[in-house]
Amino acid sequence: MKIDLKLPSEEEIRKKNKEIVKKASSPKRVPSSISADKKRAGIEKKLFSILEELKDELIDSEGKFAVINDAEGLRDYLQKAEEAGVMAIDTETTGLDPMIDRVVGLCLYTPGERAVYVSVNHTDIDGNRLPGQLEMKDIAEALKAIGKLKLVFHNAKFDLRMMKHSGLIESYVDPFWDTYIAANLLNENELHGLKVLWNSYCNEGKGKVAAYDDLFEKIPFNYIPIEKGYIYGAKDALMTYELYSFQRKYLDPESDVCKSRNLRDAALLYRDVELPLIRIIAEMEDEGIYVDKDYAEKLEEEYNGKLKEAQEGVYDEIAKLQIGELPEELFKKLGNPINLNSPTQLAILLYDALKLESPDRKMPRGTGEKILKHYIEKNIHRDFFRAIMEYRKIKKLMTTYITKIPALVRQDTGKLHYNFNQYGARTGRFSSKNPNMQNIPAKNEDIRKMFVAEDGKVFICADYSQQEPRILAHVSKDKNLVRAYQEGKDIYSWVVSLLYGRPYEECLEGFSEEAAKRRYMIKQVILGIMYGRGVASVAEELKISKQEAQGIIDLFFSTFNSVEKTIKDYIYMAKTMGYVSTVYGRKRRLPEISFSDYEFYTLQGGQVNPAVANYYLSLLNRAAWDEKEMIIEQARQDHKIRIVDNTGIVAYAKRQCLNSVIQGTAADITKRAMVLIGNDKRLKKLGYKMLLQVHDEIIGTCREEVWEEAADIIVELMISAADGLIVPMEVDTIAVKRWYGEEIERRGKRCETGN
DNA sequence: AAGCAGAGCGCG
DNA sequence: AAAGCGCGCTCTGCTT
Repeated sequence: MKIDLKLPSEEEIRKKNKEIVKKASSPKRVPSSISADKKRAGIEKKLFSILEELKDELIDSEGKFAVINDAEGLRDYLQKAEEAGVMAIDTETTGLDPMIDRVVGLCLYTPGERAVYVSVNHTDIDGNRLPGQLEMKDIAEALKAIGKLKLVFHNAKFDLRMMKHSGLIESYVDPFWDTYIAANLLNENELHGLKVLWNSYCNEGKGKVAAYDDLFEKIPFNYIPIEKGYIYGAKDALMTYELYSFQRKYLDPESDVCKSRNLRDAALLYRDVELPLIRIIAEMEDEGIYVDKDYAEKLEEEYNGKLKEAQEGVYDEIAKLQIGELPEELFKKLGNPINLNSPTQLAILLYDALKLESPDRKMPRGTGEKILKHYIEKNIHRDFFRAIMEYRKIKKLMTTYITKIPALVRQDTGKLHYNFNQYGARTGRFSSKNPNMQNIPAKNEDIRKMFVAEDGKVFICADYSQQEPRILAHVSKDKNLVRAYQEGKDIYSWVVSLLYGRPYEECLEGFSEEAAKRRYMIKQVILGIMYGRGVASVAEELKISKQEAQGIIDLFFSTFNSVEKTIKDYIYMAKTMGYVSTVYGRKRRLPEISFSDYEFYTLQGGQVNPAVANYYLSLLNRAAWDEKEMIIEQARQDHKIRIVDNTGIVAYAKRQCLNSVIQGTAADITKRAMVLIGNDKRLKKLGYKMLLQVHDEIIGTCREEVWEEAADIIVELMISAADGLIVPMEVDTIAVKRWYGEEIERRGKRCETGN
């Protein structure tokens, strides 16, 4: 029986969602009744002073900008843009969430015309839409021509989603250019804000352009009067176009500049992968994922109990400890009761009250997992440290996932709409936020079960099996590694077999305990090599001596010598060219690799006598690592010399060489697969929708009856995305009703599961 | 009240 | 010695 027939208005839902997101992102509560009036007064006051301050800033002295406030004007402008062939477009909005906020104005620029501003949703201080603006439907009508234009954006996904959710466009278009993505491809080592980039590359001494927050602080754009705001807005479109004009020569595969700078492959990657991905990711975020709220509530209750128990457990153990006397000031810093979430307070307990000594000289007052485990192994306050670890584990799950994720679910769609950043990592990898869907616990079954497929549908989880080690095999071209993959062997067992001269079958995980152990150790060594891990670190991980670790690594490199050579080649490439490239041409610039190990300055920053510098240089090169600090201090005392130690930075850059190529190539491949999947007609027909990307894994959803068919296509596409590799790729797929749920069997045979 | 760095920890 | 690569989130403790 329905009782409440009154549906919330769009405005109410918007408000409610905003509150939910705010609450979820900052636990601090603001009494809402008082805050509304206060906030309004605050905005009014701020706005007044800002506009006063910006009197000189927002003046269109050269008549470069204009406002469009009638439908015909907008149609004309778009017509001109169609003739010109390209148009920069940018939106001003009430905020940063496309599903909550709305477009306030459209900023357009096409060469040969003035940059223009179309006001869409400017309001008075009470939120009432101001008169004199185009009707929404007229703008939407005019924008139907948008498909015919080559559109240039700065972060197209944001503007496209904003326009769609504000009702300005019906469906997404592929951008012609995205200066944000292009900037990442051209230099991943800088900030990628429009103003910052424009200031660096397009500003010819015209004075710096300020970013939004510097001008308007936190005032939403709808409150900015149109007659001031239009200048800021229109300028954005102009700047976007000018940035595009600067960038295009580098990423046009036909241009000479592009070719001479070895950017041709990067340009193809940009055109054929990165740009087509934008619309696909926008659709993915719109789709979102369902969260089982009832289940989540039960989970929260359950874990609340566990958390309390764990907390009491810790306090019980603290009570049993023999705590020494503490100096007054330290005792003050210690809360009563001690805050278990505070590393500082915990450190006082460990290192001042209990007088322990950290096993890690780098972190003399650390309280991290490694240090705790060390004490547990040594049977020092074992139960106390175990209790702390247990508490932390539950606390983490609770705060980051169990309470947070249901709170982020939208009222209007009933789903969670995460945010993927297509160029989140400098290697080209994705990142995800609000929430981060790429670090949802994988071993803890409870949490992933919160995510459920729609009624009648299933999730298809498709992951590359050993994506990165296969790429290592490809880039090193190592005969043995390549052959192992071509013959479908278990790579780690195969390596063990070669290293120790034992039959392959006897090195498989299930053959013996010894085989399993060796396989595990080699797996860690290979992963370590891909991350540039050192001997000491491998030894620590495997709990063996440095000599033993060195032995295994030496054996690996002598048997698989092309791997060692590949590392050296990439380091050489980075040193001579300044960058390394992925298989598909994405670059990772590593200028730090060419830093001198040490720099010498006088205390005033001047030049140092070369003989003195050389004396200290040879001293430092011969020194053990714990002597360095002394030598540097001595130089300061005796010769008034400041020595900058860059060896750490250089070593870091060296480790990144191979890793960037492997991680970056993996990112390329997964992205290529996403484009193929997102554009596949057969999958579209089956109603398959992509939902998530977790680096080597693509998760989507479709009706249960067709999942095998969809999975077959996905496997085919994911494998073909790795075209050009000399090793085969393998993809495992499973279908589940919940993210971590019981697998749905394939008709006929049991489906394979990846590990 | 808001922003920031550091510690710690979740994932591939 | 930034001794293992790439991320984002939560919490503390401090600054503005």
